[in-house]
Amino acid sequence: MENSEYTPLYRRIKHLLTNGLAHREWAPGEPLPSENKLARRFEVSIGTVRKAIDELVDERVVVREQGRGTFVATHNSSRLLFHFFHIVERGGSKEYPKIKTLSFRRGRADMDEAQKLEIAERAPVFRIRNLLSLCGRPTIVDDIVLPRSLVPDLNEKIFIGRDNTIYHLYQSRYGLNVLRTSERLSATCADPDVAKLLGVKKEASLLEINRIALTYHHAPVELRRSVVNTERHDYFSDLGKSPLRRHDPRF
Amino acid sequence: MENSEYTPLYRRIKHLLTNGLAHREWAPGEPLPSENKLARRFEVSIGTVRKAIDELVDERVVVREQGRGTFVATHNSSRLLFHFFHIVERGGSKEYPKIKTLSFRRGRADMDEAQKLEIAERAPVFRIRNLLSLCGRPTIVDDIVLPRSLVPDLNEKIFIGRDNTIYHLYQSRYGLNVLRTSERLSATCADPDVAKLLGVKKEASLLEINRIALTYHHAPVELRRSVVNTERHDYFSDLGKSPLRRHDPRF
DNA sequence: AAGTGGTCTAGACCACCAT
DNA sequence: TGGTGGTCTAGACCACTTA
Repeated sequence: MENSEYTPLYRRIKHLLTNGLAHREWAPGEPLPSENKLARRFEVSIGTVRKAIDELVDERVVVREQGRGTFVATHNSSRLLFHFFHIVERGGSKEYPKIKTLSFRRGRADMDEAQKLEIAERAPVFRIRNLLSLCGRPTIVDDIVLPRSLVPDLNEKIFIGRDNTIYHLYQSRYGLNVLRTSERLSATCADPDVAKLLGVKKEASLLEINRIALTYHHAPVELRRSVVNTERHDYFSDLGKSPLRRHDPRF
Repeated sequence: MENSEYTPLYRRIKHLLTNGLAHREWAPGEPLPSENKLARRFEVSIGTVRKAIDELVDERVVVREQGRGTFVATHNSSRLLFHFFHIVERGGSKEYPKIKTLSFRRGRADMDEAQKLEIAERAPVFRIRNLLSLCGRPTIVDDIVLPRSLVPDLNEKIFIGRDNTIYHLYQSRYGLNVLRTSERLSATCADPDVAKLLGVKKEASLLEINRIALTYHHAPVELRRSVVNTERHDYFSDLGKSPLRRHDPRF
């Protein structure tokens, strides 16, 4: 007899923790209860709690700090979640982009967008266009599609007046914690508008990135199409990964 | 006082296991000794051995099979290490490419190649060009640079006569186990040769992928430049990852 | 039935941080 | 000094494969 229904205890604990995070029982930046307290609360051993938290750490949902506690990951504190920006200078150095918002409009989701965002066709969305500069040169044009239902009171003033990253705004103001992105890359030709913004000639080769951003329980948050001038920059992808390990990772 | 020298026991065990793997004490496809035996051999508890193997599993160096044992990962068995091919049809389905070798030549590493492959400038290399077809259409041109010192007796007959993937050939014949790749993507224009091969017009926008393949202890194995026609295909990158977990990963 | 990996527990001790 | 996470141990029991 097969037992495909079985879920180990630590997975159920992880699920309970994820629910607590999704419902903001512990908000970004705040500490979770200590492993000891969680073990008593869920009536399991501390090792089982640790295994649940281990997976959340792998997924970058929480961050352990020895001697201090385990904290809900934030989108400001360090580039830890700056881990969502993959464009690097060909030389190698990573740089934080300067962002200029070119347009902020209200619109409706088309069929494809609705399907990807898991909302109704023609549901209200924001459409935002940003120009990102690296090394002082305009390099990326971002077109964002964001369901208005997720960010009810958002407006241009709030969006532009934010004092941090866009994902940090989603997180701090709307409790939307972007945890994961899925991206599809292709080569494209510059259309006249984009060519002008990036200072390249029409028909130049550009890199197109179609991203979907996801939060807890894999719920979609945002669609983003980025068009990148790769004359001086690359998209960097290090699969085989680096599961953020302590101590010397050469071993 | 800081203690930056400290390395936990399980990391040292992992290092010993990695050495055994690099020296083919256990060859690809073969089982490691059971966790029990390893614990006795290294005189540690089984939990410590498990933690060492856990990391090797995360890195896809070995594969656990409940009830059977822990096996050195291979490049044939299933698409597990087919996890190195990121081009997918825009529709979504993943397909194994048809490969045709266009040229197989001997040459010397230039400065840039030598630096990336960690070999001497002008060291002997193979230069191989392959044309990959998907959905019956030529879609990718691969240019491979491979140090001859790593694959001493390789020749065109062996290369073309292989009965499996290229990485499987490296692994089975030369003990070179490609574990990880690091890739940089950019947009490029088709040069006349490539345009002809891919059946696109000159100056068409194509996706360029520069990959370096690494083995144990991060030693470089191969350089590969892929040029992709992205009319019908995308490069798929799912960061947030999927650490190949057992049971229902929704939890 | 025997052997493997997978889960869960309980407890000791270490490293680090706050106070 | 007390509390936190990090490591290591020892042992029980479960799930799965092989024979």
